[in-house]
Amino acid sequence: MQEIDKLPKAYDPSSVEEGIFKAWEDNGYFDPDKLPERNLKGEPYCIVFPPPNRTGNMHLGHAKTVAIEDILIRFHRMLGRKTYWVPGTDHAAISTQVKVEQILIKQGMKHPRVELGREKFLEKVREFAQGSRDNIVSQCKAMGGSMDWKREKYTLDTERNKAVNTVFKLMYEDGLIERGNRVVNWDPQFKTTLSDDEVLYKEVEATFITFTYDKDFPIAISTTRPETKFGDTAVAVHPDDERYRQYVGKTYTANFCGKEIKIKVIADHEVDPEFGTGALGVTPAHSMIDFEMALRHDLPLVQVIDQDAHMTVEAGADFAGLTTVEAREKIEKLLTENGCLIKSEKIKQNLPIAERGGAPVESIPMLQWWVRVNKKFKLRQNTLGKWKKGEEATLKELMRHAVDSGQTRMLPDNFEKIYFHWIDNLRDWCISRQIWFGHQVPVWYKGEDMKIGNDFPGEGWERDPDTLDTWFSSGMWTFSTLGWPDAASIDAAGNVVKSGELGEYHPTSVLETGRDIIFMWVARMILMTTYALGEVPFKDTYLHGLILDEQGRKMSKSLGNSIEPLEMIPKYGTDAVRLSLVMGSSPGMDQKLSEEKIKDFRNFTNKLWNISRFILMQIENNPTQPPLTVRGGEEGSQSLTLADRWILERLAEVQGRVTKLIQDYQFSQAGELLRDFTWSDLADWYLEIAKVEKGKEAILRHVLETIIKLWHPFMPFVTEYIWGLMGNKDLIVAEWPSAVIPVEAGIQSASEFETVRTLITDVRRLRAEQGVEPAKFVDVCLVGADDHSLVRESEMIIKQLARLSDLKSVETVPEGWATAVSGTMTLGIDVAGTVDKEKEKAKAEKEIAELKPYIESTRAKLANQDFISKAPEKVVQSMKDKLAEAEAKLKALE
RNA sequence: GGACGUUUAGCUCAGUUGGUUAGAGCGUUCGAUUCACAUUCGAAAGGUCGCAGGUUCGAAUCCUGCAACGUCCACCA
Repeated sequence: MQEIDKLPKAYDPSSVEEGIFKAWEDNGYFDPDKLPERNLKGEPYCIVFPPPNRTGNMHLGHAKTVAIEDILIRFHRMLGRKTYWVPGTDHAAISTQVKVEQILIKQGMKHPRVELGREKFLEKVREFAQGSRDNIVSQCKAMGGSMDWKREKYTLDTERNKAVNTVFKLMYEDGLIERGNRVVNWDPQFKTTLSDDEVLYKEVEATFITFTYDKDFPIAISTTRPETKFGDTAVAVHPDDERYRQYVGKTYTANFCGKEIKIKVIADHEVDPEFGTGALGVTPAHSMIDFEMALRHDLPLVQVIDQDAHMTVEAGADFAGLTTVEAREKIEKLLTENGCLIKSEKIKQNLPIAERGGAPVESIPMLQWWVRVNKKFKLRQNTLGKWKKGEEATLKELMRHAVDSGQTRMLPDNFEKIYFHWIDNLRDWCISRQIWFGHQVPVWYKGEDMKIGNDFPGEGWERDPDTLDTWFSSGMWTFSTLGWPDAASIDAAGNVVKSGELGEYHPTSVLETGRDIIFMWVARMILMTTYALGEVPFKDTYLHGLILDEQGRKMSKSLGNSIEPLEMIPKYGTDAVRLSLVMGSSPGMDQKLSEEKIKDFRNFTNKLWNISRFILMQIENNPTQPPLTVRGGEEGSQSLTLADRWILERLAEVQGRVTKLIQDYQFSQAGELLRDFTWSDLADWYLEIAKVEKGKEAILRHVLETIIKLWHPFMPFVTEYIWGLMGNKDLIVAEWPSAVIPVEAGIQSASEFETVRTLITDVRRLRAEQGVEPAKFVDVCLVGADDHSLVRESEMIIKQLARLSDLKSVETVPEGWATAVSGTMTLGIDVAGTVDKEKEKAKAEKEIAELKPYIESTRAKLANQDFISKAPEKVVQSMKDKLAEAEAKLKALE
């Protein structure tokens, strides 16, 4: 043991954290296969770490993920389970590529991709991604994350590529992946398609015009985007709309701003007759809705906007080459001149923009790869306990059943509704992207021929230049990291046979991530996993909220309101940062965070440090104390005072409840409970008593060891450090305290101690408020005090009381007094002589005024037969007790 | 337009299947201070639990309606 006196008065995290982390790592405790024997035999517990994007640094969201998952991992490790926390990073395709492009442009390049070419450009991206990866790893370590980076995975490494190509091929063979010419979300800035989830909407003011294509066209339509109208091939009206019934089925040729267009009038239920003129110009090439309508009515596609957001030749010679905005202005002018413009108004419109970059997203038709979510396919294996091999289902049905059946549980559970709602609205998923950084589509073309696979098939074959949506690969994360596809096969009965890590850890125990990526990632993982393995990827889904600044805004670089975890750690210590991210937040709820809050938890860390320092000093001063093997009341046992019993009972209660709360993912409540016990019960009460009642070293040690264990998942560094100072080793793999108190039967109810606490509080208050010096104690006794040991204890407590309240004289009970006066007595103090009568009276009157209505209403209630007959016994009894208490108090006051 | 949340002390938030005088931390005010810790200790003040109904012996908690705020989805052409 170190020399306790020489330990600093304030805990200094920066001097110890690195060394502690290194020791854990060197001892292999992050590696599931190097854990102690009891863990190796324990039930596997697995979490895949949501791989941070390789786009720079970790932010608070990641830090929160690390904090929460590390609590879970450390907790289960201490429980004796075989814990595997799978670490990794995400290539984040478009985000990373865009980031690198921006950097290169800043460095002076005009068109980095054109100037460098695919391979050289990718080289730059990889270099950047590697740097980001190194940052992320060291930041996860700084946060105390106990994952084994030797087992690191990457969404873009060889093994993950194999998984991606395998799923792609299987899905293609099952008809779930197809290449099709459909309307896509097109980002003209980065020249790539986007999935529906990568499109955001911004409210802008737009000009909404009502017009006819030309003078002779019989139906007026409305739009905010007249430039797309060159691509109109139909006008749609509601089938029941009397106004237009006569036109339905007819085809017109119109001259729209100098370009001849053919318009068929169709009837479709999708049209809202109340909106605008009740007639809709159908532009199949530049609207998802119109595209679907065109499929139903077999309408032709005319593309008038190209991939640079310029007008094509289809828009006529006068318009070809103009930007959409230029074309729009020109058309408005022409329509006005021609007298075709009927109305022009300003409306609020939701403009689709790209999640990255923010450029307006165009809808244009393109030949792309799609995952079909509504297509029935033949299952390759028994799935989710519902479908047998060979039966048919859709991906949507699989996704729904995974959660519906409870095989994956969502926390908080209202996210299940959100999830189902999303599934119901889900459309086919466009998975190909025109960017370079990512998994290249594993398809080769030679004329009309096509081959699926990663390897070059030979002379004349050319590979699809596109890459896959980053979520296509991250959707496989739970099983691609555990050895799939090699570790799985399907037996004759249609069951999936898993081996190796896949067999041991899949389905994983819990997925913990930010609630903002439930669709992007959580849902995609369920899709991929139920398809590929016929089982769910994880049993529980815990979604945490976003971290906001003090004013409730999202933290962002541009607002300059973000708190960097890496700046906070050296300032306040990792433990404080972790606590601030976990405490005061409940599942799924957003959380406001300020530096002030982190500071408060630094103070608590220091409190725990000083509690430990004090206890260590006690132990050091009296090292020969026997260990705590107390059997209350037994021969030769160490006698327990009331305070001892009280603290041990509280401790037992706390450890039981904390365990339950962590199991229920109620981390904040677990932490609050522990903090309350540590600060109020232990530091403010028990340690004060221990200063006068000597010989408590065994109990102090036991209590400290227990709370250090309970705190370890939350604050791993300070606890491990204290653990070491106590002469122990490797708290990280210590056994989680069981809820059984080491002191067996014989502990009588410690509620007497509560009486003593109340008394001490009263004395303090009297002194503080009125300057009263209680003259002496009289009538000392404890409820049911009919044995000598309790009398002795009460004497100890009185001494403590005297010390705490600086009493001038103390009269202790004479030996045998309590037993002589049998029965129930009260513990009280005599303050006669020094009381300020007026103040005392006013106070008493106030209290009486509060008590009286309570007593009255309670009496009335207890007199009510209806209440008595229907309320549970327990409630009635507790009311009676409280009433009696209040009545006694009232009597005393009067 | 649809869905999902939130509304509790000055601020940030707990409140576990409805249980009887509603809790914590911070802040405020007052007081303490050699004795583990000023990154400390004690005490006080502060709430008709968003509003209106309903169910119940009993409601912050369940139901209905309303309001404010927030998030997500759809995209109105």
